[in-house]
Amino acid sequence: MSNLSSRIEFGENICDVIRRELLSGKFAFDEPIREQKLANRFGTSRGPVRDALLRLTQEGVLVYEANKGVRVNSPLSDEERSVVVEMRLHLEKFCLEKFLTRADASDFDQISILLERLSSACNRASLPEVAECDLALHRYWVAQASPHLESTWLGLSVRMIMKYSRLTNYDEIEREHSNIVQAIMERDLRKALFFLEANVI
Amino acid sequence: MSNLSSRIEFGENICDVIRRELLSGKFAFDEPIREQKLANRFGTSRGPVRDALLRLTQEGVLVYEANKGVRVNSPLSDEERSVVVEMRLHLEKFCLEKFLTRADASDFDQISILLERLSSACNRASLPEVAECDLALHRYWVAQASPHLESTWLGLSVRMIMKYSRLTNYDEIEREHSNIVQAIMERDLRKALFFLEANVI
DNA sequence: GCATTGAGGATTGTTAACAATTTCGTTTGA
DNA sequence: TCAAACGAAATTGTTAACAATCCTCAATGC
Repeated sequence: MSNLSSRIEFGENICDVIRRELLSGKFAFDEPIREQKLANRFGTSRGPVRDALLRLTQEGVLVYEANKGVRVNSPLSDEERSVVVEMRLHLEKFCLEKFLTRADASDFDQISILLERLSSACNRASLPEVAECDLALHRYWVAQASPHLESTWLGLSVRMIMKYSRLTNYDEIEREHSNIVQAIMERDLRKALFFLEANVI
Repeated sequence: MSNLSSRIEFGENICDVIRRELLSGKFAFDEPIREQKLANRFGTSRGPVRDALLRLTQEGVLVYEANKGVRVNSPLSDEERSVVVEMRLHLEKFCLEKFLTRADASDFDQISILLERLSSACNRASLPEVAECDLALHRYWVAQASPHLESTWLGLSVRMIMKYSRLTNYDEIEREHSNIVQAIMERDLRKALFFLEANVI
């Protein structure tokens, strides 16, 4: 499920690794990112690296400048961020409702696994992993409900997380997601949307 | 102003040309798109063409499948489309408000030119040009108000237009945009938002 | 007759080399 | 001393060739 695009099939590793590192604050804002360096690191040529960087540029994580390459994008203003949050919420609530009515046992298995992975990352207090597992869980219902809008959702979510990483209170994160998942399993739409709103901020 | 990304600097031509043709319905849904063919047509190698195709994939116009290349994406469902419309409106209203308070004389010149171009396209009843000029006008205030969110906006708008091209009643399009621009010039936010809502549907 | 196999051609995926541009330190000149 | 010009190194942009994969269609076996 949820193949975004082929280039991504093989670019997925590179793209996801870089994204995770960006989200976990490994690079400073405006820091330039060199293609050859990454190519060496991933053991490929510059081509696939360029693909990944172009993709991340489209997501808004990086910024391209002609003949100068990419650098880490500057953070959103508070106003911009709140617009992004509202757009993401609007989209994700739509997806969650759709998912909740259609989800079957195997979907419940999947989100249980993803929730478990998130809990584990929280216990290890590993910021990059928490960020990734958080996104992966939300992404599951978005992808199931509307593959068409998955990449739109991803772009919004990544950009949203970049600014404040509120991802420090691991217990709270774990609890919030546990609540959402539980509401889904009970097929309680009202509760699910309520907990989602509390989480996406 | 408004450089989205470098790859786009030189990919811009290819990317924009293909997008316009997609929006004007030159290709059928699910129709595969061949890299070599486009490379020959644009007089480049496959590299830049792949860049453009990847970009359009991220916009949601095309879909990649591993080792099979891209094809035209299937249209959004009515529900999905209405979610996209609401997201775009939310974003564009934010930008329009910001733009309206900051715009100076040169901005007014610019949107006048863009409006004039749109009118001209409407008079010639040229669907591809109308679609492009329509987007270009809206894009101007979005880019001025929030370069960060320009690519998000573009993705939503393109995907929105793809489904119904309501772009047949050229007089109406011309009038709607004339109203918006006039309201902007008068710095009448309420009116501007009203006409925008009437237009983005 | 019909499914399976396999060869070939077409297409995408990847690479390394080359071209163009930028960057940065040094020299040059006033 | 300072600014402009120059050039070498670093980096991105582009290309063509090669590798891997997929698709078509005819041959094969049942």
